[in-house]
Amino acid sequence: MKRTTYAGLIDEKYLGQTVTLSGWVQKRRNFGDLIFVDLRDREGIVQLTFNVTNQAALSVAEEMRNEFVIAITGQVVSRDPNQVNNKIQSGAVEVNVTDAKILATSKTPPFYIEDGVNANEELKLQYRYLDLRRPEMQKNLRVRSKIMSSAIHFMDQNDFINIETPILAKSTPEGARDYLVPSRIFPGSFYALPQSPQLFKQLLMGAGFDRYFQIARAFRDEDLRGDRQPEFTQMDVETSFMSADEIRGLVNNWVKAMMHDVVDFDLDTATIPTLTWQESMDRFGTDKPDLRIAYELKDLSEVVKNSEFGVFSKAVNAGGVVKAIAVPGGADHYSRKDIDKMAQYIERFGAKGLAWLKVTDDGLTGPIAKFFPEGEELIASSGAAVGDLLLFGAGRVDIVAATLDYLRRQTAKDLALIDQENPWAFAWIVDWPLFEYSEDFDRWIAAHHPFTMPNEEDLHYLNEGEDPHQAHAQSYDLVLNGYELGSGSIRIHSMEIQEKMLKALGFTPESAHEAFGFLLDGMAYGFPPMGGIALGLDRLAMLLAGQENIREVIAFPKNSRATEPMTEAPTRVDGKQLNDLGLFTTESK
RNA sequence: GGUCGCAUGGUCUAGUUGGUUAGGACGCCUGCCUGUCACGCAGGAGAUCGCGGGUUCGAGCCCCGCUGUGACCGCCA
Repeated sequence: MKRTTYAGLIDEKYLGQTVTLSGWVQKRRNFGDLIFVDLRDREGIVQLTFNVTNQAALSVAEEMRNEFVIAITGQVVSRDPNQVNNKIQSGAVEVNVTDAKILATSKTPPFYIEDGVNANEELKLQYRYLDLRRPEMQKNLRVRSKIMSSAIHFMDQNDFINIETPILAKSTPEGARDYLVPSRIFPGSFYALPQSPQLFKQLLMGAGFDRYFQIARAFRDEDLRGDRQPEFTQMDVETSFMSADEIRGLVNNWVKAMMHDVVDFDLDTATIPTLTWQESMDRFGTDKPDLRIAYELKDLSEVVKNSEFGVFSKAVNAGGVVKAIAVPGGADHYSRKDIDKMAQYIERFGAKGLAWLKVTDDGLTGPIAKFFPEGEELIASSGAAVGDLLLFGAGRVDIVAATLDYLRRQTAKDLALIDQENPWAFAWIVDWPLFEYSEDFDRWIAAHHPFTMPNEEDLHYLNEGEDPHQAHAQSYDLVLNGYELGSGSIRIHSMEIQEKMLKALGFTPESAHEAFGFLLDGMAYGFPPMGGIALGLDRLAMLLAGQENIREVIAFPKNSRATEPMTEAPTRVDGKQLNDLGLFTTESK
């Protein structure tokens, strides 16, 4: 029995035809001398009917159970109008089976194979091959596949050259923790899995390829999140002789093509706003703002710095800020108890409490309303309207930002204030700080990476005695709906600037050479101006598939503890393997 | 590294003030059924209540520790 088409494709076009189908039993409904079987394959479901006119097939159907693999031959017939099932694509027809065969039996699956299944995550990952049978997961991975083919097509059309770079690479300082691979031939030495192909792609520009593209796997040994896995896929691009503006234009075209190919959306790239990093932090409290939410953070420091409410006045006088969001319609939606819960939640950001006011017809109400008898200025400055809930953050700038960013996103979710008219809110965030201070290392570290080109006018900040905090970079992030989709920059292509940069980061000439000597050596041989970007394929696929966790678009993901419940990786290895590698572990078990 | 939550038949869950025959739904098995599509009807099997310790006459429930797991903070150039 050779399959002639997919079950999910059967519809009126096939009426009267004899078809052979293969797939899984989704559901059997047994009426004795009449049995219905829903047959599922990757394209969908079609109903099979078995009855006494084909006793042999009926007998086979009696043996069928959920998730058995079967092959059938039968005739596509129309259903009575009152028996049409509008829930499935093929619902107007069904297949009268004349011949049936069970190709594989199945144990009862640990969870039912259907969308919206409510099994716990661990179980679904342990039986990932069953979870992946769900139509939703099939769709998710096909979205991902489409993104890849769209990207490859676009890059090919734009004369990019697809080049692979090593997975067994060199450990470099800076950045995330490396995954290490021990060398057998050099005991005690290690390869590192790349955190990104960053240095290789710069060297490819040095080699003159001019336009490089790769769908590359990257590895970072850091703790996981819903949008973060230890290995992830980057759509990695690097170009020579292009300005930051030109690169963003290229990415705009790329993303436009992708949105068209994958979700059939006509993206008007002219409407994508470009914000400076500072502006984004000021207005949204984050470097990856969700622009589908209309309300923003308003700085009220000046309005409240002399107020009777000590929390506010002290915060401003101590060099902090007081900011607020006006949540439209929040006054009626949130109870005192809800707000207490929010206040407790934001403690994790370092907030000490949550001041709030409700804007009513009679002015401001709430526990701190008495401090603001003349509320007009507060209302005007915060942009609040009657019915709004004002939520305040007071204190250190970074804590206020993190708190109000969270509250803005959470309240928008609670009140359905995420703009559905504008489902894909892209934004460019530019002009990033070049450095940030690391408490851990007690020194300045690269905010993006050590190869990011400073703004021309900021080059002097690399000199000793200057304030590195002032320097900004020629870097840019692409943001979509509150997620960082990709990050890129113009790179340093002159050895002099690169050496200065490394010095500012605390490298000595010797340590710099040990870590990045191959790059510095290369720059001595004429490297072109270059820049690029890497877009996170997993996050993009997650968003385009309408999912909230990156696991949903990865076939075999790790759980939040970076283990893989199906294969149980990572596992202990045989002592001989360790011996070969010259390793021993401190674990005694 | 830290914070908070969760763990009860195959699955999802209820379980009150500590005393229950540990309840339900789905699934599974058997039988009946020719128009179902969340089929129906009748019957049945299926639980060391995550693990270890403690309190108590008595623990699914209270306490401590552990394990697993989810979210978040730190971390993620």
